[in-house]
Amino acid sequence: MLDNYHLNQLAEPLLAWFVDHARVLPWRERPEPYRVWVSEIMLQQTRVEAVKPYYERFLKALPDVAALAACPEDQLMKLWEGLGYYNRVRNMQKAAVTVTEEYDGVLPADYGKLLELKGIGSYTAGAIASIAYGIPVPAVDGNVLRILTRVAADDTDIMKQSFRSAVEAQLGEMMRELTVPEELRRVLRDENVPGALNQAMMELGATVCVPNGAPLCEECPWSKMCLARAQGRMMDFPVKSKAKARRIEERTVLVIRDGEKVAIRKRPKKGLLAGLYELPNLSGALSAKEVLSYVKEQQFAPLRIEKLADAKHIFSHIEWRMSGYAILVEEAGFAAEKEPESGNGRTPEEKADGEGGLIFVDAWDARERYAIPSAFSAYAGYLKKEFD
DNA sequence: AATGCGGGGTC
DNA sequence: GACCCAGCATT
Repeated sequence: MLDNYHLNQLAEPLLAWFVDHARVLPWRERPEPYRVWVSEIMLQQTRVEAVKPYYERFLKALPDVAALAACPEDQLMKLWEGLGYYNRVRNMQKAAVTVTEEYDGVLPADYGKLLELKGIGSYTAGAIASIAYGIPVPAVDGNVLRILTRVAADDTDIMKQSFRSAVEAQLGEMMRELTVPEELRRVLRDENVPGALNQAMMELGATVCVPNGAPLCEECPWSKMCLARAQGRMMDFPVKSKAKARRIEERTVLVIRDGEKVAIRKRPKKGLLAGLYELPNLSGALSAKEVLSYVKEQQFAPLRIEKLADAKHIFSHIEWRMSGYAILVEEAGFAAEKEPESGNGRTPEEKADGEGGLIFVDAWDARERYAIPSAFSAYAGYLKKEFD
């Protein structure tokens, strides 16, 4: 794709632009390996603005690899709550254990070794290697694919894995051969050319050659050599095959309350929203009668049932259409674990873990301590709200 | 090569 | 509504 370009021709104006236009971002202040790692995992399929409020909080709670490796699961999920793609943080923790055991707690300064770590693919390995260690390897993300297909007016489908690999190979070779004038190199942070170049490409994609709407070509350091612009076809690139349509699922969400306690449960270890907590919910749009039948099956004595508003939640591949019921149940010493502190000393989390059973928790505690995904936000308000 | 995996923003 | 986002793991 870039056959007609020398990287110097692209890199010099881009780096010069980046020196003046780089956003001030928390993870850019001190590009240490662990800080870069955390930022890159958070930024996967997630916008900068969405990551900001999470980043400092996460770093403060888990300031180094050892702290991440040792963090209890529920606290980890709570720190990630709302960011989505929860396997990202599970895999990062697995990798932290590996880094602790095999690399003495320091991320390896080696692209291939980074790539072997859980949750680190070619993009993230390239980002860490280049930004934290100055290694000349590319970090090809959606931004990079967009700006390069536009500047070269390349109509290859960027969803094809083979294209991404080809771009990585081509960019990698060019980066290894790249030379940057001394005066330009000196003004880059740590004189790190590979790190600056990768970040500059992403910055250009995020702020100028934007993904939605028309690109701001007047501000672009590549405008004079951009083939898409020359052809007036900026919006024709990148070419991207359509994603499969999402399926629709009907669900019935229950707010089962007993005085000040509410029933939640832990989701399975694998699959959608793995390991997070949720309000009990069932497949289908159930009637009040069917809900009462379920509640009784769970060994509760329902006193009152109230229909709640419908709600919708859109995942990338599923749409939940939810109907809700609030059920007041009689206090009883049987059924779900009502008294976490009593009994054999296991916490409700341990009892819930893997068993899929309901646990009764203090209604206020529920949102404070348990990671509950935003799919349930329409009903999370009922965790605190009283029945008239 | 295709699919599962979140949540929020923009147009 | 549709599209997109500093992707990766699994099959």
